[in-house]
Amino acid sequence: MSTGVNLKELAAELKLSPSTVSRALNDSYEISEATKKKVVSMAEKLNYQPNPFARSLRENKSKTIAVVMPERMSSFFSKVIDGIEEVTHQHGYHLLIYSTHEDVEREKKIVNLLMNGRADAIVMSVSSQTSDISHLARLHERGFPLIFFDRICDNIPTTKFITNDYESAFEGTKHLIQQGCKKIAFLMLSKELSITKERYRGYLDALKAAGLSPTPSLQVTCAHEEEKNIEAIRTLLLSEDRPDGLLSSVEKLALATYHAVKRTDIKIPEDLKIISFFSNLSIAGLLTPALTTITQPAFTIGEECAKLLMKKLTKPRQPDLPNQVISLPSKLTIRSSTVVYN
Amino acid sequence: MSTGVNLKELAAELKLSPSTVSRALNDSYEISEATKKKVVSMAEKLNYQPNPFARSLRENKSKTIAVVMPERMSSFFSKVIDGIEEVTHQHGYHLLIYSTHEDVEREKKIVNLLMNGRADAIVMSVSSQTSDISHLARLHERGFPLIFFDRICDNIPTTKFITNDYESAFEGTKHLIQQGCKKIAFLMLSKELSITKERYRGYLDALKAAGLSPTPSLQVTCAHEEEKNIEAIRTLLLSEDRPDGLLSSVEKLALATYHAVKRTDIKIPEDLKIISFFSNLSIAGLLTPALTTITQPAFTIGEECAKLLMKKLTKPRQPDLPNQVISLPSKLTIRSSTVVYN
DNA sequence: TATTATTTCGCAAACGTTTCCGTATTTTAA
DNA sequence: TTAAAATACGGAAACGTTTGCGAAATAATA
Repeated sequence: MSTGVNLKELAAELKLSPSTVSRALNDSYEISEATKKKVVSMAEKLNYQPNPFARSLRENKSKTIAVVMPERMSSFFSKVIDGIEEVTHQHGYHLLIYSTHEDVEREKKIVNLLMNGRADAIVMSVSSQTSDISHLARLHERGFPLIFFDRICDNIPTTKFITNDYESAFEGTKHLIQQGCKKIAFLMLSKELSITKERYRGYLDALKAAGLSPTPSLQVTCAHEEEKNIEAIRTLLLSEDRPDGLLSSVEKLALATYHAVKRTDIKIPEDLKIISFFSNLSIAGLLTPALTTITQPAFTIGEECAKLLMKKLTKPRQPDLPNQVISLPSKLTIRSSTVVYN
Repeated sequence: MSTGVNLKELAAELKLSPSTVSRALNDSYEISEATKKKVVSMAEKLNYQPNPFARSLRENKSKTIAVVMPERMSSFFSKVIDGIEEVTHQHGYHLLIYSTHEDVEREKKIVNLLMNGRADAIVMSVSSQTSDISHLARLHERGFPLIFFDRICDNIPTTKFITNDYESAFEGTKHLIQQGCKKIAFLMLSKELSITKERYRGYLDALKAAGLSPTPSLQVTCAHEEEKNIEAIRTLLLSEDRPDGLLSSVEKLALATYHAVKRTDIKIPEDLKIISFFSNLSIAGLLTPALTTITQPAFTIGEECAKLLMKKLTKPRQPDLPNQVISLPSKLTIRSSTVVYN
């Protein structure tokens, strides 16, 4: 790999010192317009590309931000990253992306690797296994810019972007009740997760508001393997106390539910009404019947995360990331999975 | 951001020189076991993390590889990256990920940014707009390790990983013909793309082998916006010369086709049989009717790309990446969208 | 015992930037 | 006309590693 010309060679070609050339390229006021022109044109001619590591070493910043998320095969996370990239790209920042595969050990390993300054900031969504947050707390205590989205860590005082999980789950459950459901199941990934806590709370409160009492057997915690989830849901659907409505707190459990239903003779929405947090709108409309969804503004969440970080990282003296939870509203879209047409 | 201890401070704490400490941590033979122990334990105690930029600057490598792909919201690309990450992670490599959004200008910009050595290698799948490949050729001529997958550049002499596109399309088309289709449509993204060329060739040859002649109006090139694609496909389906079978060369056009069908009273598979290159198996089974798919070994493709790169980058004196096309077989899975049960 | 090898470590250069200084030249003010 | 100030640039240090080279100290050989 021939690394092209460096600053010294460029300077020699111009019969100038490296410092002058550096300043000229960085548009310093100390350099005359005449030499700036000459330097810039010669730099273009020789296709000079500054070495990013020399620069990072000197300036102690990498123009890189790291994104840590639990899984890649998810329209929600894909859209969030698209949103992040949209704004970081405009600022010339690069994106290091890591998937923890819902494995907290892997998450710890990644976070520890990131402590050496390879990235200027981390934006993350924790794994469903994450209960011990010491690795994240340490990072934050060191002053490392860290922000959360969706699956947040409440105990770490920094900025978090979420959706109105409680309200959305409340409204979704209320919608099921209005459609006549009496026994509503709740599907979740892990009770540790901030999003399941909030969504669960919304679910319970909606039940209570309607005078319905929650049934423990209808609240099922799922695992990572799809096939296991499908079978677990299937046994739920065929159980003594089978539900007539179902709220899934994440996208992939809604898909698992559709798979489970296919293995029974249950009819949606007649026998079972389904609603889910779901980001892949195109797919939602193609399911049979079309799925009623609570859609998070994934792209916007990514954008907002990145905007905040860019402000923090590119402006001279910025305060720490404020300890606040910013909630962007989700949108309930009613489709055929929850309404029976006569 | 307090950057922790550096080598010099660690050495001072140990009353050793930085060079000795560096060698001890890198397990050099010149250092006694006794001091190695001491150094390592002190390094752990002080949580020493080597500065990656200093190291990169000195060693002229970044332990980072860049992945450039056309879109993120795609189960195929997500799985490829999962495969890449799986092996690079084991070697301590990091992943910079870029989406071109099918925009060749953006692709050029990204590639040019990458020329400065920020990554040790690039693995990419070109955008559907890419016809001028000078930016990629320049990169390769400089000796920069570059490999392609799926959407490859034939003219650039390096290693490319693909699936048996021709054979798969041939088999898929043949399957449609066997199911009684006479007028088979072909959906593609761009005629420039290596994958559409190969798949189109397989499609044509299968037609020819069955004595069917291709109809130009049945071969539609789609764009980037989903809604436009849906309408284009819908007019195709309602046209004078409407198809009775359809082969989609990419996943998202199959989904668009299902959307288009929903806007007509066409019945799948009775009126129209559909088959598609498709990576999201879970979804394929949930579509109504379930979609017959040609599934590429996405994860394996990613793994193979990364294995080759790791070999090239971690072993001392490796030859250039050989100019060859490595083909991994796709798998045809027949589902309800192509067979009529009586 | 004298010489040579071997082991173990330190000094200093190098990677390619940016920036703190210093300085020569020109311009402005007194 | 002279002193002060502004302009334009160069020298060298610094960022934190790795590594070539030299040099003690110890061990092995003659």
